[in-house]
Amino acid sequence: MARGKVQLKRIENPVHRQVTFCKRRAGLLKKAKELSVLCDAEIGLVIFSAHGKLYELATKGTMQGLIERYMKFTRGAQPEAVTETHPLDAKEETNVLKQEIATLQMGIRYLFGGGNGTMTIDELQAVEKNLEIWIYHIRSMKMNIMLQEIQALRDKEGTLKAANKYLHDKIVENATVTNFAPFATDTPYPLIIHDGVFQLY
Amino acid sequence: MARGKVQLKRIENPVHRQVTFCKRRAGLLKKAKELSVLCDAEIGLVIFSAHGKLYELATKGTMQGLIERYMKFTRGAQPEAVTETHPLDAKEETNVLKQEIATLQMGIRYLFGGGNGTMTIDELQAVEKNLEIWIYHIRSMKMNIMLQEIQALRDKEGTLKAANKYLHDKIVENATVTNFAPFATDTPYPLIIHDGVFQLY
DNA sequence: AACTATTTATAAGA
DNA sequence: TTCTTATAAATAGTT
Repeated sequence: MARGKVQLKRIENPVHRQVTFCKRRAGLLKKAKELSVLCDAEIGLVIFSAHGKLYELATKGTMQGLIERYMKFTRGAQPEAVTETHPLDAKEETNVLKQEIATLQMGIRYLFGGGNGTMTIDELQAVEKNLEIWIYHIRSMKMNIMLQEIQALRDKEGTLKAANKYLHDKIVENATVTNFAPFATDTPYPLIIHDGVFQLY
Repeated sequence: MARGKVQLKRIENPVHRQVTFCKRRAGLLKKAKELSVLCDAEIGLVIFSAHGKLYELATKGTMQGLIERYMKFTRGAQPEAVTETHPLDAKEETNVLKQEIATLQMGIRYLFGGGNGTMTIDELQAVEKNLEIWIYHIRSMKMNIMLQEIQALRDKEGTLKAANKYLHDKIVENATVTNFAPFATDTPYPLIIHDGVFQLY
């Protein structure tokens, strides 16, 4: 838009393309923010660069919330199942890690940063947002590990309950034959706990 | 941007606001398309007007596909995962967490957006620090609750193991007296699991 | 919706 | 990247 009209086609020169991407991305994000403020609109903007890096903007709340609002508008039920049943493949995992590393580096640059006063308010805002995301990711990783442990313990509990029931049945069976009282009254363990060892289901 | 600078605040006059929304929305969509074509980027843009009308743009494929791609990038931290695998008290906790995050984001927006450029770097640093501490506390609360649950499940596991041992001993005792084989060979449950049901400690 | 006077955005160069 | 600057585009206010 300056010093030459722009052709509406892919810029073949990679350097020019990268520079233009940088500039126009900034411009687009700025315009989106302005529209949101001036006209009281809720705007979500997602940009994946050709190399797969993500840039995003969500005015008024989170991108999650916006996506949910969008989903409600377009349909009632949605193919959540598709994304949920597909585990992350190695490539995506790598991208996620790269993103986190980039975020980390940005945070470090800020903390030890070369420049009091060299960072603009916008840059600080970006760092602020990235910090939030970073902490969020760390927490998520820990939570996932803990959720896995909880699930494993629940599985184990189920197996133990089943084993208990089996043993209990055996005792009752033997007791019927031998006419022995299978249980002492001073049972050292609480055979009924919480939702009940023998009250299955 | 013509015949008068624009103030970065909501346009109060509804007519002006509507006209500006129309014009700028068209401009934003055009810019987004251009960026996508020129720089080979995948872009999604969602605009909800103040009155709730939806305008959208998805370059390269559908909005659905873009949302899924976005999800994969940001996944790992879905609160939904918590509620799905752990529908009990975690749901309540997740709501609390969401509320606190929302409050946090509101505070950030106020601090950065409300004080237009009047904040110093030092003030921003203070905000940054406070944010970190706040998020840390929220994470800690969540983790503590999960740790409690893990401990509770471990306790339950221990009790079940002890109960199993007691039942097992009873069967052996009865078998000795009656000379009946206490266990069938086609035991339906794995009586030795993982670290062993009867191999206590 | 059109029409401009201006402001903004940005392509090219450094 | 970042800055500068000439110019193309976008658009605020008006008709």
